[in-house]
Amino acid sequence: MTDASAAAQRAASVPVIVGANQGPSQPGARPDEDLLAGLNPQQREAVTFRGQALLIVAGAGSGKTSVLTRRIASLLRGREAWPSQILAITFTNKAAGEMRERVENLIGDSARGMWISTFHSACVRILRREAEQFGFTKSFTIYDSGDSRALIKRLVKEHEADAYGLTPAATQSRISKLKNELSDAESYARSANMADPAERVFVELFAAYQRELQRANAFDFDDLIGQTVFLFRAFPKVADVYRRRFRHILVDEYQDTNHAQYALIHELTRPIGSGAEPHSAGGMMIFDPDPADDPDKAGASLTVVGDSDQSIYAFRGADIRNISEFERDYPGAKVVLLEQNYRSTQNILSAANAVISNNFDRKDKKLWTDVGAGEQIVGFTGYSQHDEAQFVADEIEALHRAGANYSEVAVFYRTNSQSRALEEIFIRSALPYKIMGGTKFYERAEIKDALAYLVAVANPADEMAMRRIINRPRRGIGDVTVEAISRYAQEEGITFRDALANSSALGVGPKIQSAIAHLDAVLAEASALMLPASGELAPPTAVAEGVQLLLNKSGYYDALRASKDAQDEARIENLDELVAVAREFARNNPEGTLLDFLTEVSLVSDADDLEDASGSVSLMTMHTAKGLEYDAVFVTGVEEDLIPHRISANEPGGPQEERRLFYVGITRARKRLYLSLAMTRAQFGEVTVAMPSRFLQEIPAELLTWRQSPGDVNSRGGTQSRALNARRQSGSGYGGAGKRYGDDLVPLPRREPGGNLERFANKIPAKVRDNGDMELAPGDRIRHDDFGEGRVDAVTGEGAKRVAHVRFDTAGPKKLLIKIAPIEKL
DNA sequence: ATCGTCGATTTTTTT
DNA sequence: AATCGACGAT
Repeated sequence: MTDASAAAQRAASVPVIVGANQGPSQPGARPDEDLLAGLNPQQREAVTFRGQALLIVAGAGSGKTSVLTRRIASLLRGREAWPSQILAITFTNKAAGEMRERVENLIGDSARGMWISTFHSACVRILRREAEQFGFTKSFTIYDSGDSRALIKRLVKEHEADAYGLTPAATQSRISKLKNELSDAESYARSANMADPAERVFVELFAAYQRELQRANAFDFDDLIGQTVFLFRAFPKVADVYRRRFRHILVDEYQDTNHAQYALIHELTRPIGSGAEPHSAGGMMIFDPDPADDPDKAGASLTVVGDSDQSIYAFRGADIRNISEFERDYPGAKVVLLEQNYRSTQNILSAANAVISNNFDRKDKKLWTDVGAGEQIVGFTGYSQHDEAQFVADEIEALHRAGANYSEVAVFYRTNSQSRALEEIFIRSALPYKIMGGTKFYERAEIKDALAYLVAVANPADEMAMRRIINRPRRGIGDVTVEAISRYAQEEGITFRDALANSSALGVGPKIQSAIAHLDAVLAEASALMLPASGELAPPTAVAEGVQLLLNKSGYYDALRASKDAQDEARIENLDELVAVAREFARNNPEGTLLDFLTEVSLVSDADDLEDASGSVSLMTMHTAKGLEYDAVFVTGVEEDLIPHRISANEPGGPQEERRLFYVGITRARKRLYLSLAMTRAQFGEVTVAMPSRFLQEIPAELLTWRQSPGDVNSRGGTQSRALNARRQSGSGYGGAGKRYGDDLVPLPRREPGGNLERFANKIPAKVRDNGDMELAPGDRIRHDDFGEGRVDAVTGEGAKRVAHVRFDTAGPKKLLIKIAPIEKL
């Protein structure tokens, strides 16, 4: 959905607040008094301040979205700005949609015409308009990371670069990092050590990649930003158009901007005319008078909102300095601090504060609230990830029975793969849930195929798309033929797409020739349908019909229908879904073109269209959770190697960023927070023993109640549990009083056979109890080191994950992981 | 050119 | 556990 149509749609159903369309402000009267209702002094300041630059340091839950929307509303209400003069940048499309809706709630329809979008969407709009300035056409394709990886993979192979340790993944990430720094192959080559052959090959790859993008008339995600900056710098006149237009620029989540995004904002906020080249006259350089002195040419006013404690995207180039050095970049900037939290209970905030305070080199900031302590944080340790998931499911059911709505509950995890176990248990428990993000609809192979067909129509220069579809469904066109076509196209100086029209000139067999000719005809027919001659307007349904035409006449549908593979049935359903999406798009955007549709599906992630998670529990990664809030939050997998993730644990700044991520997770909770972990976790088909996360011990013990502590589960005997309990009762964190463990230590004590209590290093202990393949059956009597004797009720699970359900004579029913539980058969 | 099998490799997070 | 790529058989 485009911004405009979304706006129109919502405007219809949104009540307009009284006072929205009053005339121009009268002197002395505040036109925006109602906008300030319920705000604290700092928030008011953030709404009403007027000046060139404003930094709002907004702690989690401090009402920053409210402040931002009211600030926009007050600019519009006071006639200080037309909607078209406002550019608001958010992190996700969903956030953009919400912001637009909230502004409209405040001032009604007059909000139309604002640009509220992500960096990427805004840049696409600019680039589509200006692409012809620098060697692209407006019908350029947007390559997502999968597309660019496919291209890089091909190039790596062609250059035999893997011999130099340049894997596709590594190459892609290096190129991306460089682009985020606005570096290109040429400038990188200047600073690189070209004596190193690996470096030379990399530079070559980088250059080749960029050449291919240009040839395909395509931008990758990073280019969308980087090339816009390039455009502004190379064509100051173009930049001035946008500088003149956007007088008020607001950027949310500023702590997660990378250098390219920073530069883009910088370009946009420069004084109008400032990019003009100094001209020389008679051998003397003449500089125009500083435009900043001219009020008509002053740069746009800039408002940024952020919280460096919530910076969690350094891995993709976010530069925390953008926010920490804002005052240096924009001298005279006003800084407003929002520390009062309106979201969570004090217990949750105290835990969050305690955790984040372990990050050094941060400005101390303490969230506070006046809503009271609230519930204790609940901890739980499962035997396995399934056990953990069961706890989560049971607890959610309990909350639900107590009156909670499922949609007010969320479950977070560090990695997408963790959602599996949760899903399995949720399905079994008949818990309604929805996974946000995760495996994306638009990343499914059949959807990518269908989109590639559309791209082939929209942007014939895109050889990647052509290569993708040329033998899908199978038409007997293999590598040899593809290369023949490619070579022919290069020789003739035409596109791959156009080469299809000359199938007889390729020197391939008649069967293949006719296959090529057929594909060519299908594409041509689709073009006629979706891209009518200039001046005419394609019917709104053209895209939906076009997809169907392509899938039908290309034989794609037929091939799936003929297949015996059960999965192919699901694929057909997915494709039907895509057609439905196209129809929906047409409804919302009667004038939407094929390009608009492709742009939307390239930039809108699944996490964005989470509209009606109503009635469902939300499952998502902690990254996805940023900016959201729920009454009850379950943070799962609070284990070493997960949070902090093992990969970042050894990277500079890694543990700190992971801590911020954990902090983000915690601060999403309004009333109830659950932290859970499992003692064992299966990965790569192997069961490994997991350790409690180092971050757990940073939470003061008095805030946390364990339903089942790590000691209860892991212990090799009662002494340890008691030791742990004793520590906890002593009151200062179960990491131990006054003693700080280094980041490389985990606080669980362990009793050695000799009887010494000692901490062990952050590694899986060399000796975990291993009962091997001890066989247990219902009815067997066993003895547990801690719980005494009991009788086995049932055994579930398989292999290393077998769990015994035991009813102990004194300790009651327990679930034990047979492989590692301190038990013996009697 | 296509299909099947084996073995390698994987999982960090996302616009 | 599951997916992907390489290789060999048809």
